[in-house]
Amino acid sequence: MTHLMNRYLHSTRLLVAIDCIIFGFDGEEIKLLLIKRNFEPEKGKWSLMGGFVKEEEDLEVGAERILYELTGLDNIYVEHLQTYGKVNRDPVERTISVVFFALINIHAHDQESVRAHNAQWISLKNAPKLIFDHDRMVENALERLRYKAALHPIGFELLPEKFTIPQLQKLYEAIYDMRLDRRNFSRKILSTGLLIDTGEKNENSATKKAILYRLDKQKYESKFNAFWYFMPESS
Amino acid sequence: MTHLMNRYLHSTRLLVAIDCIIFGFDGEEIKLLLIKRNFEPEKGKWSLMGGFVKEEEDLEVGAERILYELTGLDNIYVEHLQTYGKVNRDPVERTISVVFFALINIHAHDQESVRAHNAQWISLKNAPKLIFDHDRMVENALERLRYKAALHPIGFELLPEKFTIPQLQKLYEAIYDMRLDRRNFSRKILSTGLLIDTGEKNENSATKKAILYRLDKQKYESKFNAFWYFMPESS
DNA sequence: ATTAAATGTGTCATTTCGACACAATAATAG
DNA sequence: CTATTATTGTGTCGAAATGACACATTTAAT
Repeated sequence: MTHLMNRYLHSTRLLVAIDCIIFGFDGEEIKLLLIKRNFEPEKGKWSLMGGFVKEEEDLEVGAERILYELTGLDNIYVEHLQTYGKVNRDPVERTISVVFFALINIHAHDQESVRAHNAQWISLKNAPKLIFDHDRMVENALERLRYKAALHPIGFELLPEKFTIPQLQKLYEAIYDMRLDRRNFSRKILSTGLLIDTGEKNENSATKKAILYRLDKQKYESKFNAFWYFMPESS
Repeated sequence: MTHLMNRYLHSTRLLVAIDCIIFGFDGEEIKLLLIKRNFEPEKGKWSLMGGFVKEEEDLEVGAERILYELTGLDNIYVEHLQTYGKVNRDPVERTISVVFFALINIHAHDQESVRAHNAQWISLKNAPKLIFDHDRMVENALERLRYKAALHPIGFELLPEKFTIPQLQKLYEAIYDMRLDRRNFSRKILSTGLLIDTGEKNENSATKKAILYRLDKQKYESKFNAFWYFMPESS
């Protein structure tokens, strides 16, 4: 008969937190949704939004709970980044932090809830010092975003449903902090076949109104995990 | 005066495990170092090598400890993959698993130690069913390896210090499970300038002996984090 | 010496990429 | 009502990279 165990003995149990990096894009810059803590520990300082894992809750579910609590949004793009576990990262007590990052349309969240949590959108470049190792988390999340956005059509998660090619270009320029050539960018993006011309134009323009596109969800889904840009197509 | 805390109250503490995916390459196939468990739980079944995090031990240090225990190697390539925390992933008791993967030269480990742990190199393609969610961990690690190897010169970690271009090609073919053209591969690899001709040749060949190269460590270090193949070089 | 298998190098047409020119659109100023 | 200015859409061209493929060289085995 098989030996059954009820519990692992002599093993240390640790606090497990979840922290979330929330990226947004205002048309010019990449922004972070940060909270000015009105609670201990580190009250008065800036940090990521976080919380503790509940006893009967999956990690992903915990992340979604925390994101919903702050933004009122669900069904958003969330991806597990990595886990931070240095012994002294939290001076109060040893805590393992499982970190997720989310991409949201900056105009779509619940303003009221954000205010209630003392949260604010702050440009990535001017972000204040954050508590513990949260700065490193943000740094790593940006690296991951850069990877991901280069290989997969992920940037759309940061834009409204309908967007123009110049808007998309500004997004990529913000993500990679580099200027791109208008014409080459347009050619490259259109050649993916992922954009559908809605027939509408951006009426908020003071000059020539740009064409509004939307993402071809079908192609997006089918291409998402199929992008091995780097390996040869054949042979 | 600042409020000081001693401990987080009312928060659940959980078991934290570390599991390691260990990749090797035998010249033909990608292999995994797996253990046939001679201990509970799940005794007799196959799994990744793992252990629990110690009270005063960083996660990375824990991973290195576990890898050293099995292979006798330190200073090897180790990277944090992600963390698995589904409530019921371990039937014994809820356990969060922080997962790392390692790339090692398959001929360089301590045979004795591997035997003592009941471990074996098993081809990725013929790997047995593993316990818990270890199969998914391997799957995700392979995806990550494919990403990484495409963008960074990481494959060398799986080869001996001196290697031939045909050997390197077989490695890439194994990682991506696709055939590559000899001549185009050679051109592409040599154009990176990362390979140094040692002047020696592979004497183990029954036909034309291939040139043995070694990695240019200097260029490797400086290029490692600078590979944005996908974004334009300028403008 | 011949053969067979593997390696090193070269060619060529096609595609992609980066740099740049020009025309079209729309609000605003005179 | 026309000129101006800022922005957008599209095209061109040479250079570089890519994929397909040919040929000569090396080495052990026959």
